[in-house]
Amino acid sequence: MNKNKDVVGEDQSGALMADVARLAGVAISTVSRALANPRRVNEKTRAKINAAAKQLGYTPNAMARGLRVGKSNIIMIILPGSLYYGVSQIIPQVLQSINKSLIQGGYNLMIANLDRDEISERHILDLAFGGSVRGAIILSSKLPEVDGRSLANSGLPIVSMLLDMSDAGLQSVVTNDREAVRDVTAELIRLGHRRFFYLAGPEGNYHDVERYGGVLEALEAAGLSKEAVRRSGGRLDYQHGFDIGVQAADDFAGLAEKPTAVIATSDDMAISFVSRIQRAGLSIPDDLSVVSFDGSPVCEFSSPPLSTIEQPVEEMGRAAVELLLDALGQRQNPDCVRTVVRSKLILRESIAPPKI
Amino acid sequence: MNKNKDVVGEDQSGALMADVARLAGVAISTVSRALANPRRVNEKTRAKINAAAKQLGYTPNAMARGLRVGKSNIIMIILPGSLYYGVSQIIPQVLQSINKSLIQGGYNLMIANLDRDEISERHILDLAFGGSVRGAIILSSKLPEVDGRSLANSGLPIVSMLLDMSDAGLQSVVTNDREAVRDVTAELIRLGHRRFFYLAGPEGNYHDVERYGGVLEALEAAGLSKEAVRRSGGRLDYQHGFDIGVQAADDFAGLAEKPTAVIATSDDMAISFVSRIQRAGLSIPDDLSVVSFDGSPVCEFSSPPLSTIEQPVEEMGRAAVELLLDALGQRQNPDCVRTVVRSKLILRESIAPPKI
DNA sequence: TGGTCTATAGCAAACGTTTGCCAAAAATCG
DNA sequence: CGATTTTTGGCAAACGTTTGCTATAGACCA
Repeated sequence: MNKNKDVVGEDQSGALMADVARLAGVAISTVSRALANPRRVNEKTRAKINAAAKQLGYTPNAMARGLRVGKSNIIMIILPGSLYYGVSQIIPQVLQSINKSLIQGGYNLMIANLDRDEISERHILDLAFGGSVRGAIILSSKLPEVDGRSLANSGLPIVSMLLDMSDAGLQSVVTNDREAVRDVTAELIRLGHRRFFYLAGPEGNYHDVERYGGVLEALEAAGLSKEAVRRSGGRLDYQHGFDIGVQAADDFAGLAEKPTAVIATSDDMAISFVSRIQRAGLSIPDDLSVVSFDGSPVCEFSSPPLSTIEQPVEEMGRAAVELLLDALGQRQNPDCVRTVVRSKLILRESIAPPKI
Repeated sequence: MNKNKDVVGEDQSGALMADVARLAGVAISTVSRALANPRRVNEKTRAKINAAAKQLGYTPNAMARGLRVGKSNIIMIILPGSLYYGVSQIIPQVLQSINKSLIQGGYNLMIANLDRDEISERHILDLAFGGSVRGAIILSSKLPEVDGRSLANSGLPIVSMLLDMSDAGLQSVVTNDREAVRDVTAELIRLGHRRFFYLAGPEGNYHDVERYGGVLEALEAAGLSKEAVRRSGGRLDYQHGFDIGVQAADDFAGLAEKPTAVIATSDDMAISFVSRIQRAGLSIPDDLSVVSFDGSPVCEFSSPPLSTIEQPVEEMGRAAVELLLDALGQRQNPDCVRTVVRSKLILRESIAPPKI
């Protein structure tokens, strides 16, 4: 029946499609079709082939297939090397959510870190131009570009997540940063707050622009002056979110007229800020209300529990993958280049009306 | 000079090695050698080839190479699907550290989530047996195994990280959990504590065994009875670290004779535990000392700042990659299957002598 | 100067798939 | 029952590299 040399311990990554074909008594091409396109081959033969494949523990070689069809099944996610303020908290969730969606579509997820050096840029470009990856999800605002090669014209479908890069023509999945911050600021105003302290991430960053914009909009809507809000942070060199909060606490101490409400653009900075402020003898929310951005689980267990705007990362991940898969399926839809997933304000005890 | 059809907008992922060869006026094989093994080809020719390659923006096709040499340059990291207690905090660092080391060695990092369902197991096995990956770093205690195929005999080099799986014959990179917990427990004893509360992760888990063992060793060394420590947690179904802490606080409330020191096996559970305990009116460290495990940055900003045993994740990541790369380089060294990287106790205000 | 050796470059055969094309067999139809 | 269509399976040519082997051309030695 099987005229193999000596079919016994056929383990190890050994079984080839040819082996399956031989065992099933058919041609290689038939095996290929049976596996990929079941309806192209007789049910009887297919059964034989499947049995043979199973018996041999056959697993198709992905690289051979990839080479032949000219496409890989790997998607790369480009993470900012220095995980900027808020993002580090939510990376595991993002990864998990994206990976799960991708696998369902038959894709795999590869990690690429985009540092500020040329090496990492070159590396990413090699991945893109070397046919290793089929598409990319990018969480950074910078598109790698070296020696004339640019990710932008690599021909790869790219979806941006968290940051709006629709200006660059990239499909973008973001949350409604501006609106969310505007709403929470409005709520603070409603509670009676009139002087605000805004903790910025890297200045000019999309998130900074949007979120600060949200604050200003709320102030304007309430007939308050722009002067009602003071900024802290905004350094251009990346730093840990916690460091930003610490420094902001110092800045706060130096203010003549103390704000009564703080809007932080990440949970990290809010947490370290609160810690330092409390150490300085102030009380939250009695002396100062605090709200932040991200929705890290840890906020629930701060003292006091922190109000935060929750980024729907899992949903955003799913959406990003869906867009990417659509793009891969040739259904180019250049119409909607920006998908907004609504965030959710979680109100906790860190917010109260100002004293007096 | 260049007798190409019309060499102008030669962008897109188009340039092949054949193109480079034609432009440089040499054979394909020469190009290949010039790029991979520079000393095998004349300096003059090499210069021409490099110039041509650059001009065309040539990037070698990774799948073709992989197919030919029978090896991929992708390493997969297997993450436990339900990120168990402590781990979620440190994943981004782990990933970053591992990825950086891998890239230096010319490898890429692919993510694989190992959930508790067969699908994810099968998926990982396909990756392994399909030649897609060259090696694996595993952060889970379970080796995928389905239909007779098992990761263990996939022929892939595997390194375990965080968990000691040297029993299974896997190179393992761990921290000195037992010793670290023993030391900190001894320190608590020295401060005068006699009744302890231990917050467990999944019972029987390597970390649980080691860390709880550390507590017991310290008790014994001090001539105290095993009864001096009460356990909480240890449920087998995975749950968020924060949930464990919340539940532990309930358990604590039910204890007749209150412990004076808490040893938590992750920062997450310590944080939520402390939060609940404080809400119940107890004060840290006056009523209760707390120390935990992981070394998350957020601990510094808890109130009070939490003492924690810092896992040297970056170092462990580097070590794991190094071991893996060694294994790939055929230098099989089955001697030392367990690498211990020392953790670091960070003492903060959450620890004090017991009140009276 | 003839012979031997070494450096350099080319030819062509892999690697394990997929797939266009064709042949045989089976099914359908007039 | 012959002619036409449909199903089914096989052959062989790709896909873009790497690499063993071979051929050429200098270099070196006697």
